Amino acid sequence: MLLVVTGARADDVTVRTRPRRDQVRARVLEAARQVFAERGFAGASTDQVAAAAGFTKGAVYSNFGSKDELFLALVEAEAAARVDAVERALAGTSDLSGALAAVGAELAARDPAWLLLYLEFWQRAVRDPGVRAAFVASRRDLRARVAEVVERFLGAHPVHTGWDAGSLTLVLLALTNGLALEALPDPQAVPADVLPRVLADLLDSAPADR
Amino acid sequence: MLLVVTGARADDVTVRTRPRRDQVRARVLEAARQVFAERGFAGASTDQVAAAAGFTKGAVYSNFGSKDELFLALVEAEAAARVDAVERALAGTSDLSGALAAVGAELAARDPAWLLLYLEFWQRAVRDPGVRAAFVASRRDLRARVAEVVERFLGAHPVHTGWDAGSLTLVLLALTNGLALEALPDPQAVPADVLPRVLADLLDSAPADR
DNA sequence: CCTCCTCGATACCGATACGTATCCGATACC
DNA sequence: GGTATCGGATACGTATCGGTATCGAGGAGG
Repeated sequence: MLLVVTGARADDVTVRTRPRRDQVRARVLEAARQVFAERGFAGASTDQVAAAAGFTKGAVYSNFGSKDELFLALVEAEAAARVDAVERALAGTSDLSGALAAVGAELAARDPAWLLLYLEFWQRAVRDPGVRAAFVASRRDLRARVAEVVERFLGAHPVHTGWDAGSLTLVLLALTNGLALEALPDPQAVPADVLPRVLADLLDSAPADR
Repeated sequence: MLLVVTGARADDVTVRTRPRRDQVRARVLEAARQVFAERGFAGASTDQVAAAAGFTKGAVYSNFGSKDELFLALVEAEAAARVDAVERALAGTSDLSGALAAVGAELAARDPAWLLLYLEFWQRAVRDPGVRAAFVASRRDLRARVAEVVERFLGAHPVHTGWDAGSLTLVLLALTNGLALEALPDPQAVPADVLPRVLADLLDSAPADR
């Protein structure tokens, strides 16, 4: 059914009738991402995930030990992908508002399905102590990376604020998620300029030059 | 198994062997609140809800048409209870920081299970357009009630700010939820004074007397 | 005290879930 | 090119789900 061209050399046109194992795994993970976001973890079945990936349940259980194991693998892959995305978005920027907006956009709202999926992780972490440890570690890592960038900006730019980088990062993340929480079911409830206005206020909260 | 004393007068000690219908309904709702928060809507079964209430599934389906109907009845009851709680918390206060703190405390974090349950509602609203309408209406009502109180404070207190009551309410709600989202799996990640500090900054954002 | 009727308990059904045993075709190696 | 192995497809087993039909206890009215 699916034909994939492979081979050691680019002009080797050996016709494969079966995708490679790592490709199967990647496609199952991507399908799980979509299906879990769409229907929730408990509401989605492994059959649905397999079908969305173009396989059957056998392929899922050949690559993952259980539905939970699939979920945890998805968590790790997503966390890694998001950290990468944040760092990439912040790599080349050097102006404050642009960078903060880029981080905010990168951290939420960009993909509506993301918040659904993230909250699925979050719920599992709150309910299952085993999952919680991994979640908290990953979340702290994310906050630390963002805080590092914020710190750099606070040092490099002429803003005088009473806020330290860590607290500012926390507010940024919380506000982004909180606003997305209001906006996703009711988009017109959240004006686009609320987040930058709050940030502007916070960065002018101490004896400033302006 | 369960004995309840009833009667038209207080000293009527007729021994009932069966709770009244509205009592059954109330106990099922309370059980649903706990079980849905603990295991999620899809992860909880009607049998578990019934058992937690001290009944069997027959009692649930005798009082609610379906699992979805039970869920929606729970949503309405919770929303009404929360609106009442907010209004009660704000009824007698007249100082700004105290009232905002009271609202914030009332809106989240008070009951850890609440955020779980609220997000369950939220997920359903995002995924199901039918549920979304009711959710959005209830949420707008809550925002409007809080905004009314905020408005009253902005008029009565000597704070000069560039913020209107509606936007300020939105930020308050978003920040409260966003911070709770970080705090619930990792309590030490959120210092207690972050929320009041942000609010203080926002209320000093325009030409102020201080 | 007796009878009617409400309503929760019980038993059950079809659907569907996760997980597994087995099969068989493609791949890779000799 | 023959062959052993890998891995996804197929079929099934067992459990549990939401929902329903029926039963029978118990409360209220006469």
